[in-house]
Amino acid sequence: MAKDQIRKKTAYHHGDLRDQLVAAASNLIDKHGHDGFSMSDACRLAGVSTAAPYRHFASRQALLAAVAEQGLQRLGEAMERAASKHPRGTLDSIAAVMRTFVDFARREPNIFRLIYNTMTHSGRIRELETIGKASYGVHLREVALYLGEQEVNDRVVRTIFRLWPHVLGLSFLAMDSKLEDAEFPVDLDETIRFVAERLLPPREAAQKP
Amino acid sequence: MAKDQIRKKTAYHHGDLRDQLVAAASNLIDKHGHDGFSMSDACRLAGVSTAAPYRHFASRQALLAAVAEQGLQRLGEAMERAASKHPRGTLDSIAAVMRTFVDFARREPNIFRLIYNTMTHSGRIRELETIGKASYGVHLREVALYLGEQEVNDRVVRTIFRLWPHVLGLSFLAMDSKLEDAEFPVDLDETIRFVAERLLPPREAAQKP
DNA sequence: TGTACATCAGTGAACGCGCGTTCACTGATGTAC
DNA sequence: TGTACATCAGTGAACGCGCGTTCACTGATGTAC
Repeated sequence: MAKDQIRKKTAYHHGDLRDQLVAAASNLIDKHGHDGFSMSDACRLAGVSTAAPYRHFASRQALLAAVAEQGLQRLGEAMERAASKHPRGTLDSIAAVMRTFVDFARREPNIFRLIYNTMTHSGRIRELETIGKASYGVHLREVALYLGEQEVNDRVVRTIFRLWPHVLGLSFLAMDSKLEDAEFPVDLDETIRFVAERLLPPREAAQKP
Repeated sequence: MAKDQIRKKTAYHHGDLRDQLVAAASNLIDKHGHDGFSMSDACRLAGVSTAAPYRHFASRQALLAAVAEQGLQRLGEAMERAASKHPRGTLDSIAAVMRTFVDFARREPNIFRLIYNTMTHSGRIRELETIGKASYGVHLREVALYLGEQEVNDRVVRTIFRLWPHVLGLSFLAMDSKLEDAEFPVDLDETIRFVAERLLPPREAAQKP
């Protein structure tokens, strides 16, 4: 209450309404999905009139995009963190990156869905694409290193496209709790490991002389 | 025009409005996605007043479910047809089923998405689940046969869960034209073949004595 | 075969709803002299 | 340090919109005698 009071005192121009709106929207979407989200709800939650967001966002769509951006940023950082816990360009680092991606989908299904939908159906949003490339880049880099390639070439992409659908599929299954709820539950780590081992060429062969 | 005339003549009670509405909705969703679909549009397309659907469907959601059912039915039949062109329980039949699934997602992305969303987010819809099990069953059966198992047991499910995420992931990529548009386009058949060969145990080893 | 009546499958107008967005406004803040 | 003024970041009320759905209705069809 005291805190609220203080917030209230400095509230009229608090200067971080933008962030607060993104946070509020993120919360609501996390709980109710992006269909169950409305501008009005976000305003209510941020304690602000319904017109206020339009100082900071051109439209509802723009606010959603900001939420997606922030989520994707978090995902990318998590992937980077996961990779950094292992020697670079190894089965371990690749599996860790894959695992992190799937975990994100499971932990924040609605945000994951929002990111996915925003990236694929809202026309080009430059910021989102930039961040997307950065996080996807972690995976690209690890695989390129594994293969002993200096750049992302045909060979790297072909390899990625054998691994990536699996990660995406697992993510969608995880998102809808299809992994735990299955008749015979799936061990994520084991599955990812198995798949990565089988779909990547053996390391010795992979590394060019 | 003559045809229209005839249709008009018998139109007041034409007896197949239900089917016509499903067809209209299916068309609209195919074109504009299930967000861009409205009851009113479907009525307009079917040439009927906005109240008419409520003779046949309890709600918009029920009409959507019917569209999903019909789509899933088609998908299941296509999978069955694809499997039947090869000896049962072989790499060929399994790859054909996988391919058919991905192709459906590519050919009818919006219907595919509708099916997926309806199945995972609309609570239990018994009819849809039944049809879903039937089509998913084709894949289960082929893999069980491949493994020489008489029933769908732990071993079959574990194997499926190595293959299925890949199919799902490819479908989502295909749905959003990520396969053709990629910098280095993906050969679907080759990818599926590669993955199935690597993720299934070799046939001789797979078949129990 | 003709008539009376019940039922079925549509019509057309209207509804309330919540939404995203806009408007004229006002209170708070920053800046120049 | 104090005052005048411009600008910024909110308010609160209102808007038009299209939607899903409901209502009382009516025309077409099927059935019993």
